[in-house]
Amino acid sequence: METIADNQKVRTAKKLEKMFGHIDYKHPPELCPVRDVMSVASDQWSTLIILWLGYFPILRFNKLKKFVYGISNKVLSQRLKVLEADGYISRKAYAEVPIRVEYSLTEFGQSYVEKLLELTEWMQANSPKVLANREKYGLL
Amino acid sequence: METIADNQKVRTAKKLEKMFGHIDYKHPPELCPVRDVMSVASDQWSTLIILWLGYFPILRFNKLKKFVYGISNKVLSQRLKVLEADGYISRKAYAEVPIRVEYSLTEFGQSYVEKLLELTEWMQANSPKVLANREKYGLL
DNA sequence: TTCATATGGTTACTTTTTGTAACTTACTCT
DNA sequence: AGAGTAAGTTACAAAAAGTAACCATATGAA
Repeated sequence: METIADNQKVRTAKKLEKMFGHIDYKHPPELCPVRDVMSVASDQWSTLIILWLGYFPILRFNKLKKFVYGISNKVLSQRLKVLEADGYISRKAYAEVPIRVEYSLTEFGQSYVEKLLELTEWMQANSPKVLANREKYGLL
Repeated sequence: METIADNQKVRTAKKLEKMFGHIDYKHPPELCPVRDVMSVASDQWSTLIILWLGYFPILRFNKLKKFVYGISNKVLSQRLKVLEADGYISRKAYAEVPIRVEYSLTEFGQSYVEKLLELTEWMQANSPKVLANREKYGLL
C-alpha cells in the first residue's frame, strides 16, 4: 500500500530524473560520472600536482615534491601513478644515471587544469570570507 | 657560496613570486588560500552535500543522506558542522517533536556552488575519457 | 679511500581518518 | 504494547595517510 511518504518519494525520484539524470537518487557511486572524476578532483594532493604541472609544463619528481609543499614521497609516487593511469599526466623516464623522470600534463590533463584554475580563482578571491567565518565561529 | 643549483632556485622562486604569489614555493599550507578553501573542495562528501543543496534549496538531514548516496550518519553530521562553521551552509532547528532541522546554502555557499557546477559539467562531459583511460591501463 | 650528495622512488611502522552498525530521546501512529 | 520517525552519537574495526629510514648507482669532495 502506498503511503504519503511513498508518494513523495516517487514524485521526488521523477523530478530528479528529469532534472539531473546524471546524479540519480539511487545511483551506485561507482557508476556516477561526477563521483568518478571527483576521485581526482576531491583529492588535495592530486589537485595540487595538476595545478603545478599547469604552471610548469615539465616537472621532475623532486621538483614537484618541493612545489607540492608537505607531500611525502610515498603519497606523491602513489598519486602520480594514479594520475598517469587515469590519463591526466604522462611520465617519461630517461636511462641516465641518476635516472631522470619527467612528468607533464596530457592534453586531457591540460583541459582539466583549465577548469581547475577557474575554481582556484574563486578560492583566492573568497578565501578571506572563509577565514572571517572561521574566526566568527571561533575556529581560529 | 652560491652554486648553479642555488641560482636556479632563486630564479625559480622569483619567477614564482611574480607569477603566482598565492602559491608560494615555501608557503606553509595553512597560509595558502587555495589549500584553505580546498579543504572543502577536495572533500568528496562536502562537495556532494553542497551540490545537492544547490539543486534543492532546503534539505533535511535524512533527505540529504539519501541524496548523498553512501554517506554515513557520522560523516554527514561532521561535514555539516564544518560547512556551517565555514559559512557555506546554515542550519535551522525547529523545536518540534520529532525535531526538524533544515539545511540550506548561505549566499557564500550559493556563489561557491555555481563555480562547482561548472566543474561538474566538465566532469560529466569528460567522464568517458577517464573510463577509457582506465580500461587502457587495465584498471577496470 | 671514505664521506656526502643526488635521483626516484620503496618499505615498515605509527597515527589519523573513515566506515559500520548499534543506540539514544521523545513523541506518534497502529 | 510495539513499531516507526527525526537527527544525530558512540564504540569498535578497517582503511588511508604520515614518518622516517633505506635502496642502487654514480659523481664530487676531503
